[in-house]
Amino acid sequence: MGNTMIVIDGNSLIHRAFYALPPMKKRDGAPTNAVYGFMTMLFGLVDSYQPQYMAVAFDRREKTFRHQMFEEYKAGRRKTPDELIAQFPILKHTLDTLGIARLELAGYEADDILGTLSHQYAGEDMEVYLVTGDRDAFQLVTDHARVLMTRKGVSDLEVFDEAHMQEVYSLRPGQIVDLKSLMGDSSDNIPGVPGVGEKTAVKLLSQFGTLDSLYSHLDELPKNKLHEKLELNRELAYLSQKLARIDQNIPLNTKLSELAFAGLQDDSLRQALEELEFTSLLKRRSLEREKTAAVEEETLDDIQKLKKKAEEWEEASMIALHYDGEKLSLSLQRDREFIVPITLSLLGGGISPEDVFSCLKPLLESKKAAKIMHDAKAFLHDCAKFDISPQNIAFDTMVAAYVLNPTRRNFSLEKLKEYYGADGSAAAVMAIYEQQRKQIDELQLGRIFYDIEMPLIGVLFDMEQEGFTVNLQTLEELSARYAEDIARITSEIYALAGTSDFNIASTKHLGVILFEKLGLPVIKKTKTGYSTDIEVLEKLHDQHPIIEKIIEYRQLTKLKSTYIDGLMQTIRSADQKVHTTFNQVATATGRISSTEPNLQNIPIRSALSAEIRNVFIPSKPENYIVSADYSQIELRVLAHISGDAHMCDAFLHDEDIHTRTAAEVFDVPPSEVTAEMRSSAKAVNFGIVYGISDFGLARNLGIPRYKAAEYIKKYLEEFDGVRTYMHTIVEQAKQDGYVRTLWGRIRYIDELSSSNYNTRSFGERAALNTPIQGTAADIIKYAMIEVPRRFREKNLQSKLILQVHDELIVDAEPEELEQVKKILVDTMQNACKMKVTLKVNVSEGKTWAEAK
DNA sequence: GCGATCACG
DNA sequence: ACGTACGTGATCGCT
Repeated sequence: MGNTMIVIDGNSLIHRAFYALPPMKKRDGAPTNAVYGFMTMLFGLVDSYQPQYMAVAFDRREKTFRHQMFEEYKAGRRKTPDELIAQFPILKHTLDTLGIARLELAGYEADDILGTLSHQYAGEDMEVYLVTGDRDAFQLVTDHARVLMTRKGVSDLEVFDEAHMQEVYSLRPGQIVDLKSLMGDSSDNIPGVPGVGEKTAVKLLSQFGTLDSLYSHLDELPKNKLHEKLELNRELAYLSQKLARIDQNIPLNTKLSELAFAGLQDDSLRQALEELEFTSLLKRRSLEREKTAAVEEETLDDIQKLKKKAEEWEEASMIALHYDGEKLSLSLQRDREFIVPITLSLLGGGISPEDVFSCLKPLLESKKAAKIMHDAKAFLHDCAKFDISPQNIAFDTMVAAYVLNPTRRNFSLEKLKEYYGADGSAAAVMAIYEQQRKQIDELQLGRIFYDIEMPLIGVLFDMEQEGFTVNLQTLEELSARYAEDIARITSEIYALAGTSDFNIASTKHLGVILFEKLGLPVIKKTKTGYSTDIEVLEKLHDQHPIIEKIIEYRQLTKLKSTYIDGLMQTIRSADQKVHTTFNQVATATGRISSTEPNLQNIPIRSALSAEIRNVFIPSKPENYIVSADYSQIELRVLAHISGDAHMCDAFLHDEDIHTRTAAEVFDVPPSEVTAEMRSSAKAVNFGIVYGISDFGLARNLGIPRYKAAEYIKKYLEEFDGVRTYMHTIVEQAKQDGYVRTLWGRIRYIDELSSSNYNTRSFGERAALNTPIQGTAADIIKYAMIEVPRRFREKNLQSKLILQVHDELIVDAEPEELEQVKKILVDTMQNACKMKVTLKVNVSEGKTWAEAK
């Protein structure tokens, strides 16, 4: 009984489809035409051949690729558009979902994989079909291997066996390589014999059979121009032959079982098409979710009815809830929901918010029913107004969407409803939950989602609720004083400029004054004009006394507008505290962010910063601000992930890592490392974590590029494990399209497959940095969950109030101070077992400035 | 709404 | 040949 195997040239098909099909309407991050074309082609193939084995091959031949790009660039041809390149990771992900093997091998093209597989498996008991748009593949045709060539678009395939080739090209498969040797192929960078085109090449081959035979019988040809060209370009012809021949024996260690294909399963196909938002394909394959029984809706606008229902729901094991300010919606199953309209004015219908919330209080506070919600933290704030503290919040669809893909822009329920094809309100939350739960399992994101992000929601809520007390009076004094200072400097600047007819805060005006009126040299430009940033000003510092004043002006206005006046506006009058909002779904790496006010960028580096930090005080006069921060957490994470022996060694001996780095980079014993050397080494270490370049390091240190390159070279010689890590993580990321942290948090990096050098380089640096920054984020998040848990366990009243990426801030009761410090250090240090130890520094003070 | 700038890790 | 460190948010001026 014969089997069938289909092997598809992924690169060739995507290219074909992209250029053949009209562009699709752009959607947020969604694939466009090429993946669509690919999928329709795939369906056609599976339906007509019903293969038992299937694989899609991709190019992994960087040098050739770059070379081609360069050639195209020189020839002034358009570069491959980014939208095309962006389709590869999407396609790869879809293939994974569909259970179709995808193959790639560093150093080889998809062609070679097609060749090797057909060579390996085509035979009596296996018919192999090679799907491509590249006519090179004709050389692979045998009795049991056929080529399916795309024609007009991609879903229309022409089957080539030996007979059909003879019919169309009058050539045997074996002659294809020789054909290319003669005629060349510009798209593949095969030169061929200049002046010989397809017609001539076919004629020569039908006369002589092979290239070898042609050259050994060259004298049989009339001594004309053609003869001369062939004679002259013999070497080029043979080089072309080499280039045109597909390698059928590449070291592809794939077992036949890995290529097994069980057909398109409804479940995975539906998931794939939904992710792609290909609704028309869903429809065509009759895979639409049963939206037929659209969400059944029951309105509960009577308080007695609501009360009765709420009692029933208390017995449920799971309930989805959604509150949008106008109505509260509840659902036990994805096709049915209850809507409680909420009165916003005396005139409107519905039930007052007080009544609704008090009716639902027992349900919300019951530990029995697991609550499924979208943005649970916001709901916790709503409940807090009614003195309700919901329990057993088991799943947050907003946070789940973030964990599944942190680079999404929009996590609104509306967007998720579109994405998951869900309807209604709480019913939609329920439907989305059912799908996300599976996705989290499949992508092995359970640890991050259930053990970190879900418990973190309540911790962040508590921190937001608690707030950070600020000294309003001091802020007012600072505001007045800074206003005077700014006024003084403003007039000094006007005097030095010789005019007061410009706005110092306007970079446009300032540029005119500095570079036109005062004639200072232009250091760099922005898109819109002269750059006047701090880097430029520092370079101009010695050239004019106005520069120093501008730097001072900038600093003072920044501090005043953002950190004094800005902060003052966010103070809640009820408690004289600032209550930041933590955004749990903001960053690509897993960090949290802080807004209104942002308490994660309060000044600390400058001389004046202590004045600002002194404004932040404990909630009671007798309390302390305790700050505990990780020492070098990112470098320690790097040491662990890379396993670099020297770096691990340095940390295990608790050496100063920057001094150690300096000793290696500058080739001196650690005892002879100067402050300046250490500071340069510090910049090198930062650079390593960010994905270093000699240019970047040179700019940062203000040294020549060659010197920076030397530093990096010396660094990587000593820390060889880091070099290996940098290389392997990027390779891995390019294969997978994503990177993960130590605990499995995922980040897809589409930029890695870009044809644009800058875009791709950015992707490489992100691939390198994300596991480091993200692992550090995972670790401190774990500590954030554990610290308040231990406070509760010991019945402590001290409160965790802030996180600043590698630092936790606690408002501590005086009698709990020592316990608090101990819990902080112990929890943070032991949050993650690694090859190196984590180190934590802790200190306290009567203000945030003193806790250092 | 966006670019430039600058505050933080 | 290409331009360059990773991750954020707030404020200002300007279109």
